This record gives sequence, C-alpha cells and structure tokens, in this order.
Amino acid sequence: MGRRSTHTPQQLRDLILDAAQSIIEAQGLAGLSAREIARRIEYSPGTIYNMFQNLDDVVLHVEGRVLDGLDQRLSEVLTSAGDKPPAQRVAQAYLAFSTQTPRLWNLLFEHHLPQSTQLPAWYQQKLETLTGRMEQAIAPEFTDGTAETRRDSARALWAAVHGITSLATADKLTSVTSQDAVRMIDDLVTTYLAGLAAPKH
Amino acid sequence: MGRRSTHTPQQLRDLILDAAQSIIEAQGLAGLSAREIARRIEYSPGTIYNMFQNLDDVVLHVEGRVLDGLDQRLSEVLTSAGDKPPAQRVAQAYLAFSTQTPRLWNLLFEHHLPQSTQLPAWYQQKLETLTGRMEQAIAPEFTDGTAETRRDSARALWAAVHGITSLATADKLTSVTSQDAVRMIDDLVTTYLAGLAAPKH
DNA sequence: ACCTGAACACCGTTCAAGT
DNA sequence: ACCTGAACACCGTTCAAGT
Repeated sequence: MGRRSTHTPQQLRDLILDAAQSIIEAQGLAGLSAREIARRIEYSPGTIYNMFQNLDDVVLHVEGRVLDGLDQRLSEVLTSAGDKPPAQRVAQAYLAFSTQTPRLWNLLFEHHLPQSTQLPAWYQQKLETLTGRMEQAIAPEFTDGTAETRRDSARALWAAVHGITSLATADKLTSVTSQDAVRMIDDLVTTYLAGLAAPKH
Repeated sequence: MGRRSTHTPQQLRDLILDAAQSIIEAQGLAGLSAREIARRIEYSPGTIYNMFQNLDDVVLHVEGRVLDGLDQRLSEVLTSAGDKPPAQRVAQAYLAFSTQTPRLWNLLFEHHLPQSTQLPAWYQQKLETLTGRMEQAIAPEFTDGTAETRRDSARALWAAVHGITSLATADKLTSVTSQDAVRMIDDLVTTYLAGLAAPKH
C-alpha cells in the first residue's frame, strides 16, 4: 500500500502503546500479542516492528508509563496535606495504585526480558526515580542513625509494604483482601516505626 | 503407533513434570512449551493432553512441587535447633529458597490462570498449609494480644518478608543483592518485634 | 488401551515488494 | 518514505486413525 500519512511517527507509537496498555488492562500480559495490537489500530503487524524493536520493547514502554503514573501518584500524595505521617501516606498510595490497576502494576513484576538482555538505561532511570521517591518519603521519619542507616531502614520498610501489596494483588492469595492489606500496612508501618524508636534496638 | 507400555501412567506424569520443571529452572516460564516437553521425553505432544488437562495444568502441578519443597524446607528449619528466634529462621529460609531456585519460586507469582478459572482445591490446600506454617512459626513470638491479633501480626510480618524476597529476586531491582536481603530481613524482623514489644503501640 | 501425528487456529518476526 | 502482507518457524490443543 505505501504511506498513509494519517499519523506522525510519534502518534503511531502512542497508538501502539495505547492499544497494548488497554489489552493488558483487560486481559493481562498473556492476552497481549503483536497481531492483536495491529488489528486494533488497523495497521499491519509489520508496522509495529517499524516503531519498536519487538514486542518486549513495546511492553517495556507500557511499563514505563506505569512507572511514571505510579511516581506521579506518590508525589501528589506527598505534597498534599494530611494528618498521617508521610510513610503511611506513601505506603497506602502504593497499595491503592496496585488495587486500582492490578494488571498494570503486576506487569512490572511478571514481565521478564529474555536472559542476558539488559534493561534499557531510560527504564533503570525511571526505576531509580521511583525507589528514590519512596525512600526519601520514608527516611526523614527516622531520627536516629546515619543517613545510610536511615536509607537502609527506608528500603526495608518499603520492600515490606511491597510484599503486602504483592500478596493482596496476587490472585493466588485471595485470603488477603485489599481491606486487610490497608490495615496490615498501617500496622506494619506503625510497628516498624515504634521498633526503630524503641531503646536498645 | 499405539501402546508402548514402557511407562506406567504415574511414571509418565512424573516424566512430564520433571521435564517441565527442568525447562522452567533453565529458561523460566517463557521458555516452556508443550511441544518442548514432548521432545524431551520423546513422546508426541498429544500424550501430554492424555495425562493433563492442558499446559496450565502441568504448570500448576510443577507449582505444587515447589510449594511442597518450600514447605519441607521451612519445617526442617523450624524443627532443627538454632540460637535465633523461629521468626528469623523461617524468614531467612524463605529467602534462601527463593535465592537457590529463583525461577521456580518466581513461577508461583508469575503464572496466572486464564480469567475466571479457579485454582483447584488441592492447590489451595497446599497454599494454606504453607501460609499456616509461616504464621504458626511467627505468631508464638508475640506475647501480647489475642490469638487473632497475633495471627494478624504474623501475616503482616511474613508478607513483609515476602516483599524483600520479591524485590531481591526480581531481575528488575538488581540494586538489592541477596546479601542485602539477608540483612534487610534481619533488621525488619528484629525491628518489628521490638515495635510490638514497645509500650503504647 | 495407548499413543500418534496431521490438522486447525493461532503466534513473533522479517523483508522484498508495492505505492 | 512508509507500510504491507506473504513467508518462516514456531505455538496450544484436538481427535480420527493406527497398533
């Protein structure tokens, strides 16, 4: 057929990512295929390979959107007012994000690149921005210890919050409901902070 | 061709599961296919569908083996002597299992059944056995509160341990090494226990 | 009774050929 | 320059036909 000129390259990339994201939201990663994306945007499968390296590359870019969205939500929660401590607010926002878009959040952990292929630098950058935000929200709550000690504690705490979120979202542990998870995170953060403040630790 | 009689049905099932497990250990879930299993055991693809409902059913049975193996490891660690408290021992054993067989451990969380299909009862039973063991190992360390409160605390703590394990195993957060994870879990468990023991919480 | 393998409806990915 | 679509090498799954 030849050129269509109905879409700029950037529009076409966005069209592909929109379609991929919507398939994943509806059916999970297992439901995604390059041919299904092509059908939805009404281009041939080959076109996807003009815009992206391969299907993994498309998925990685959807993940990039998810990381950006999560980072934005966390930053909103941190700048807005609230009675609760920042560690609680950021932890609950992390859980809420995963509850609201479980398949997108899950994508970050269920998608694996083929062995020996590296994550692109832009992806690692987004990851660092996100984990840095979690740690910077939590670390100031700890008054004792060196900056490094406080960073370590912040990492441990947010990894722990991630664990509760992970089990709540995994369809294999339905015994943990999202309401349970809210309470569990509240307890965990409170108890952990109390433990740090306690003498002799 | 017709019958071979070289294997009993049970042997054939085990052969299929052995092959599936070894493919997953080497290449992850993405590397698994029914046809590759068939090639390895030198039967036709159709034979797999005589023994199992479909490929998801095969994977579920491999997961069953993983759950059994993990449960056994945890029970060994709990009955053997040790200076450290049971909560520490069981938490570190959980991490060690995931570090030693990352792809098998990961399988439990990356494999999803098609929407609206239920987990079989035998699988749910194994899950309950495992989570029950974690909770029963941890709960006795808490002296205060009702049995229910202690169960809740145990769940929160093991979910938190799971989170550190998850981030250490995920190839996307290489910043957390398994040595980091050992320390993080040690800190988390100690601090959480201190927090529970602290007044006013 | 047990196992096969052809058949069907899908994939990811490439690339010569069209406009 | 941009996009196609046929082609290749794979899949999961079924089931009539063979021994």
